[in-house]
Amino acid sequence: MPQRSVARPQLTRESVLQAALQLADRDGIEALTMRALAEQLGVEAMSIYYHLPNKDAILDGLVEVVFAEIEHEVGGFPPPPATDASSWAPTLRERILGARRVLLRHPWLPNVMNARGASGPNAMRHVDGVVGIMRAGGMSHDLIHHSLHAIGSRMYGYVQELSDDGATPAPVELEQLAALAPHLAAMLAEVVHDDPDSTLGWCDDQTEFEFGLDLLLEGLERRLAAQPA
Amino acid sequence: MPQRSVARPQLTRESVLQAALQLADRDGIEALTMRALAEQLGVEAMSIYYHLPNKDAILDGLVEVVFAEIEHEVGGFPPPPATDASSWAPTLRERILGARRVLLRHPWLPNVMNARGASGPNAMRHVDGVVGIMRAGGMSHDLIHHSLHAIGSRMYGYVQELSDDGATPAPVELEQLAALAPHLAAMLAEVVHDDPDSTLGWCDDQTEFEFGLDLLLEGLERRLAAQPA
DNA sequence: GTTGTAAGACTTACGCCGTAAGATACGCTG
DNA sequence: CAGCGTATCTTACGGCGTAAGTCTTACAAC
Repeated sequence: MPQRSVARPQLTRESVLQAALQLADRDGIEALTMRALAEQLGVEAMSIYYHLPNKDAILDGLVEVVFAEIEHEVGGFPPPPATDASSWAPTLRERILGARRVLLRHPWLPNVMNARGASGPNAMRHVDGVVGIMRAGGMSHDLIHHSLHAIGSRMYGYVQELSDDGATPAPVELEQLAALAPHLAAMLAEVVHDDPDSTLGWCDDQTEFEFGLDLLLEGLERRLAAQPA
Repeated sequence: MPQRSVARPQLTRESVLQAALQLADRDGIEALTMRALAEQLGVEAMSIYYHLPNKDAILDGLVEVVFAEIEHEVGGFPPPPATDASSWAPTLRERILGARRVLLRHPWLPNVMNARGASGPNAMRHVDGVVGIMRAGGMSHDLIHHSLHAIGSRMYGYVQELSDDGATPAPVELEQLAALAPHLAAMLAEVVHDDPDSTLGWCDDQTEFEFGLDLLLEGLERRLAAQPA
C-alpha cells in the first residue's frame, strides 16, 4: 500500500544507530525496543536485523557513537603533544570534563557501558589519549595503570570496580590494539609482563580499589586541615 | 494433586528474598525471573505476588538484605564513639573495605542499586554511619556533603554522578529520616538550608564532580612527585 | 525482452517476560 | 454447618527479542 519504491537502502547501520540515539535521548533507554525503533524509522522491526545482527550490537554501536561525540568535544583523541610536562593535570582535567559534558546529554549511556562494556575502537582511543597525557607528564606505566582505575568513574560517569575478571588481552589482540591505541598497548605490555601470574585477571582489584580510596581519603584529610576552624 | 496440606504460609517475604538472593548469586541477576524464583521456591510464579507487590519490590528488598549483611560485616551501623578525633580516616577506610567485601559476594548488586536506588532504612543507616564518622573527625557538614559524593563510588562499588535530580527530601520525610539517620538528617538540614534555591536538585552535580576529580588529580600529582626518577 | 540473482524489505510465529483477574483449597470463628 | 479471610494456583494478555521464511525490486547477462 505505501508504495515503497526501491530496494536501495533507506535503512543503514548509521541511520539505525542515529535513530536509536534520538529515541534513547528522548524517551529513555528502556523505551529503546526493536519495535519502537522500527516505528521511528518507518519500517518493520525485523528489517533492522539486516543491518545489525541483534539488539546488543545496537547498544555497542551507541557507545561508539557517543565516544565519537566525545572525541569531537575534546578536539580529537590523540592529544596535542605537550609542550610543558607539568601541564598534564589541567589537560587531563579538561578532557574528563569534556567527556562529562557529552555524557550529560546521554545520561543513559553509563548504564549501557556498565552492562555491555566499552571496548570499541573509539572508546579505546579515548583511553589511549588519557594514557598519552599521563605519559607526557612523566608518569610510569605502573602509576598510569593505577590512575586509570582510580579515575575510571570520572572518565565514564560510572565505575564497576567489582568486575570478576580483568579481561586479559591475548597477545594477538594486543598487536591489533597497538595500531589503534599505542600508548595503551605499551602500558599493558609492561604492566602485564611485570606480573608473573598473568594468566587471567592481571589487575589486582583489591589493590586498585585501595589505591583510589586512599587517594580520596588523603585528599579529604587535607581539605579538613584547610577547613576554617 | 500434590496434596498441599495447609494454608499456613510456607512462603514469606523473607523466604522469597532469601531465595532471590541465592538465585542472583548463583546464576546472575538476569536469571532472577519471577518464574525461576517460583520454581526455586517450589511454588507457582503468581504466588509470590501475595507477599511482594511486584518485581521491583523484590529488587529493593534485595538491596536492603545486602545492606543488612554489610551492617553485620562492619559491626553495626552506628559506629562506636570515636575516642580519637584523628582516627576518622582509618575508621572510614575499614568501613568502606568491609562494605566492599560484602559487595564482592553479590557483584550484581551495584547494577541493581544503579537502576533502583538505595533508599531503604538499612542503606540510610549505612550512610548515616559514614556521616557520623566524618562528623566525629571534625568535618563540617558542607565538607561531609562533598565527601559523600566523592567517595560514593567506593561506598557502593558504583557511582552514577549523572543523575538528573538531587532527590530533594521533603520536610516531612526529613523528620522521618531524623529518627533513622540523625547525622545524615542534620547534614541535609544544614546544607539544604544554605542553598537559597533549594526547590529541587539541591546538589550542584558539576561542583561535586569537580571536587572529587580534583581530589584525585591532586593525589596523583603527589604520587608522581614521589615516583622514583 | 526475458530471466537469474541477490539485496532489502516484510510476515509470521515462538518462547520468554511481568503481571491482572479470578478461581480454588484450606483453617478458623460464629 | 455457614461464612470469611488467607494463601496458593490457573489462565490469559500484551510486550519483548528474534528465528525462519517470503515477497518485491533493481540490475546484469543473454
